[in-house]
Amino acid sequence: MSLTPLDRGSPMPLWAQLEVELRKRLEAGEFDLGFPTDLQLTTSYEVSRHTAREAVRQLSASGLLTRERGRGTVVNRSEFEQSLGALYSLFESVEAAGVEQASEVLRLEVVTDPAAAANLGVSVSAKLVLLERLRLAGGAPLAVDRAWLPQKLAKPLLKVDWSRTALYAELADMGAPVPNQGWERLTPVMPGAVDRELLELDENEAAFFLERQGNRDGTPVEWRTTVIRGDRYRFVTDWTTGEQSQLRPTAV
Amino acid sequence: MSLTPLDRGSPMPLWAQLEVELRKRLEAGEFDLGFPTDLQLTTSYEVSRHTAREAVRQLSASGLLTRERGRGTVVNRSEFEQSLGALYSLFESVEAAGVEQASEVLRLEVVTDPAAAANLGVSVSAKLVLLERLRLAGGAPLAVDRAWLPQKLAKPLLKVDWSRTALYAELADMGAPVPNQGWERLTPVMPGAVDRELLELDENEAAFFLERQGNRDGTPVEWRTTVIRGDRYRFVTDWTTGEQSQLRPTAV
DNA sequence: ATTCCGCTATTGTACGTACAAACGGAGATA
DNA sequence: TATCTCCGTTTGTACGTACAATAGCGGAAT
Repeated sequence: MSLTPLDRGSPMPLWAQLEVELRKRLEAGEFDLGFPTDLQLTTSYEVSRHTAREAVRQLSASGLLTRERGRGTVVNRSEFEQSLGALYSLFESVEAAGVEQASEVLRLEVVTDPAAAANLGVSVSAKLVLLERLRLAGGAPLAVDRAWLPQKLAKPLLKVDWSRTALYAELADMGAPVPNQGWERLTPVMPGAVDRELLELDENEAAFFLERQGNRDGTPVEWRTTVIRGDRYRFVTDWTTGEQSQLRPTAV
Repeated sequence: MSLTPLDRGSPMPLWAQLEVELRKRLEAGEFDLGFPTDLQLTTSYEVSRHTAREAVRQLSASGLLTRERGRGTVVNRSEFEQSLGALYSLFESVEAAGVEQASEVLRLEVVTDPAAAANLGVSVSAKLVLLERLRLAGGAPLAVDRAWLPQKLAKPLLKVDWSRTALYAELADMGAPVPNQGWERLTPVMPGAVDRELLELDENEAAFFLERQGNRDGTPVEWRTTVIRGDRYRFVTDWTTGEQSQLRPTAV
């Protein structure tokens, strides 16, 4: 075990060095069966408990760790979810609201799509797995979701039953790379005829259009577009309690 | 000066007691001409510097304070803005992006509006000040903004030049109550004919619809609706750097 | 077998000290 | 007058110590 020693001459604070060090080891999954205690950190890195705690404090402030008095420190496996913005996972938002939901798979096949490939940042002729789903909440249509993934990463996904599963959870379960970088963008749109029919929207009813591109350590993992009914799914910010802006479905 | 002493027998940590104490005094505006230094806190509250710093750390984590080495602690006057979600002020977002902007006042008058009154939570026959503005960024129309405020609060606003001023800043300047509670909601819409013309939108182009209701200590201050061009104003979340979801205008 | 007690491990709180780094103003200097 | 240097103030970092509070485990007592 070659612990990278901390550089006491560096202008970077010791605790900050320790933080990046621990963050690395966290992402490498070294602590999946247990995070070191304060005492272990002080001895293995030869810093004071104060310094070790400052590093750990930063990590737990980022949501990567949860500490509990008497119990110890547990690694937050949903590191990724935590670090994302409010728009993270449509599936999870709906689930969190307690609305019964399901997915109807419209397409699941290998395709070539120049537009999606460009957004993924891969060759325009690259083969992609396209997963197209109609999402239902409370029995009524909520969103149309289309995800393109590079074929080599997504091949095992072709056999999965998608009707009740979140994409990222499934990726994680089968060891496929889950995005830890990327961006997403939300715009209003007039849905096309196909989507309008799927979502059972009247003419002249607008919808949200959510685009997302996700990378894993720099390599593209998914490109996704989602058309969401605006009347049933709203972005609500309640700052009475000082809460963060949040995405949540309205009551049906 | 009767400093509320801290209760050392309480199960609540000393630093937490100190935090709420300082937060109270902050909101009362006691520190507008200077926040006490670590040393002053330790002596006046008779705690260690460690404890005082823990309290201050919490406050600055909430965005109420900004500390700087060598300089001291400054009160963040925009406490309100900080505590809000990402959608806070359209004006400020555009300004932050460095886009040249202006407002064209379409209406500024005293009205009665049952719908707005209901949303404000006041009598449906109450007189309200309606401020309707077309917001321009980079010379092109960006949004149509309509704000209703109770007449008694907003009377002096009738004389203000609104072409370049943010509503909240103006409220604060004249001592009128600035909201510290409320909620906002974002949905997609097909703009009506009037708004479509104002925003120079083609038919079938959707837009964001932002509603906001703001209170000051429980009493309603404003009800506001904003129709925003979706093609020029987008909600972008970039989590490459772990940044929060942010609202910012796209480059024109 | 079950309950209860107490021990240990671990994090939280709170105190202390010392020095480093950075800002800003006072005073010296050109 | 303008600029530079020095020094005090203030926050940041880092060390130390001690005890409290809590969770979980094992052993004792019923």
